[in-house]
Amino acid sequence: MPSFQTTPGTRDILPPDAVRWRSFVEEFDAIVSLAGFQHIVVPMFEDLGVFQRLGDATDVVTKEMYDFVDKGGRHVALRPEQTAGVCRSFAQHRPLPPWKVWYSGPNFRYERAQHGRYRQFDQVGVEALGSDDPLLDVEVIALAVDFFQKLGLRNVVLNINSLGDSGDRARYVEALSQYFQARIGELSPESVATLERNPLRVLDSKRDSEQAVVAQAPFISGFLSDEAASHFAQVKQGLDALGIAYVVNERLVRGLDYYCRTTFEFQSTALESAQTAVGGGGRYDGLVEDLGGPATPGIGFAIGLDRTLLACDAEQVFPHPSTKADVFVIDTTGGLQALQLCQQFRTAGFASERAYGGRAMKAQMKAADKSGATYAVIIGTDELSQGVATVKSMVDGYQEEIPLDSVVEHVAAQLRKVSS
RNA sequence: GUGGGCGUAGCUCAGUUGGUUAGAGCGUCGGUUUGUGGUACCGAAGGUCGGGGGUUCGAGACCCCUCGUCCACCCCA
Repeated sequence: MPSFQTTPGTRDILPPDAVRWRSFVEEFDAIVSLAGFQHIVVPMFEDLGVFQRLGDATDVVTKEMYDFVDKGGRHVALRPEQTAGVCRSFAQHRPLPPWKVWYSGPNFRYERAQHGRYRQFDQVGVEALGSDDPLLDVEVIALAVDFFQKLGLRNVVLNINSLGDSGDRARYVEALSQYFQARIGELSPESVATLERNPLRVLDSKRDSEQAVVAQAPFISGFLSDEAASHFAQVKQGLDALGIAYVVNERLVRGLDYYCRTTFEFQSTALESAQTAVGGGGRYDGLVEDLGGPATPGIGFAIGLDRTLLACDAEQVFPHPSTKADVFVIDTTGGLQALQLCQQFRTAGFASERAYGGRAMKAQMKAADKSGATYAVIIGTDELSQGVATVKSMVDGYQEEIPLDSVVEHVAAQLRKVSS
């Protein structure tokens, strides 16, 4: 018999982790819904061209895309992120701006797996299309800040920067290119190659030997147009008004080419691995137009589930939700009593569990203990013949006999008393 | 894609310079007399030592290949 395991870079999210994943998304939903963002579901794969608009100098597009030709001859790709899909959706359906949506779900990038980095990875995120108001940038950033706070994270640092408008950016890239060319001897072969493709990315280098050259490189702030500079100033002003702490990091360029003006990234200082970015985003004012829609400004962010949960683990916050049973039914008469009682408890809205396979009383008690149930309801041959059930508190061990036909009501009343 | 570490029971790991029937802890299941959990004690199940080739009288240990995994670069969430 062949045996199988998950393909590289993918993994099973088992209980109780999957339970925690779901409540993570629920928390996110709760926060962004209050700000008027509505849920959207876009396809997990799209025409390859949709994602190519992310930029031909981005690795996400050029080397990490899961693309294939389907049976109908269409060249499609699994989404590497969801912003492009949302913008395509906007261009296709032309909703009334401002259009504020949120999403969650898996994305796919073909790269070597690492701590906090997988080929299939989940994100939650928002996109707001149709307004270039800098205070919208602030509102969007504030949502992410609120979310991290809600999770209980304290060691998340907000980095912000402005990449300017396309003209500013082009002039800056030119200046950067000239600078690095002049000091090309100090760059690693890898960075020289990166310089060819996208000079901005050289700023991202983590190689120690290059830190000096990178540190002395020209700054973007010197190239911003008056409009872009003013926009950035208003964003900072808005953040200040909300009391949100941030660090202006002019080396923050981010990997997707479509970003302009405001860009930001959340770094967890609690994580020690290489992947410390738990979330990030920015403006992409030209993207909708690139996808065939009307010229529409947009801003959004994405937060990585895995990394953020790793940060939660590191800070010991956002614990796994409880999955305890309320009541455990022990039946040594064959199982029919447990079958019926569990059903009745569930109908009444209480989590009820039981053992299967006619196991010994002691084994069933152990199972009851492990289930975390507050009460055990025991039905043996004695109880059955007398028409009663033994109700035992798993907390203090106290037990009493209750008529079988009122046992659900009795235990339900006790449980309500405990929870109130 | 490049480089490095690691692959032994469900999990975490031992396994001495290659030498008989591969071990422990945890977990699981059962038991410690009559129908009662958390503790303790006893016992059991569970592994073709990632896979394939090679060296050897003999390989879990050594060599090669391969797959997987982890970490770093890269990239990004």
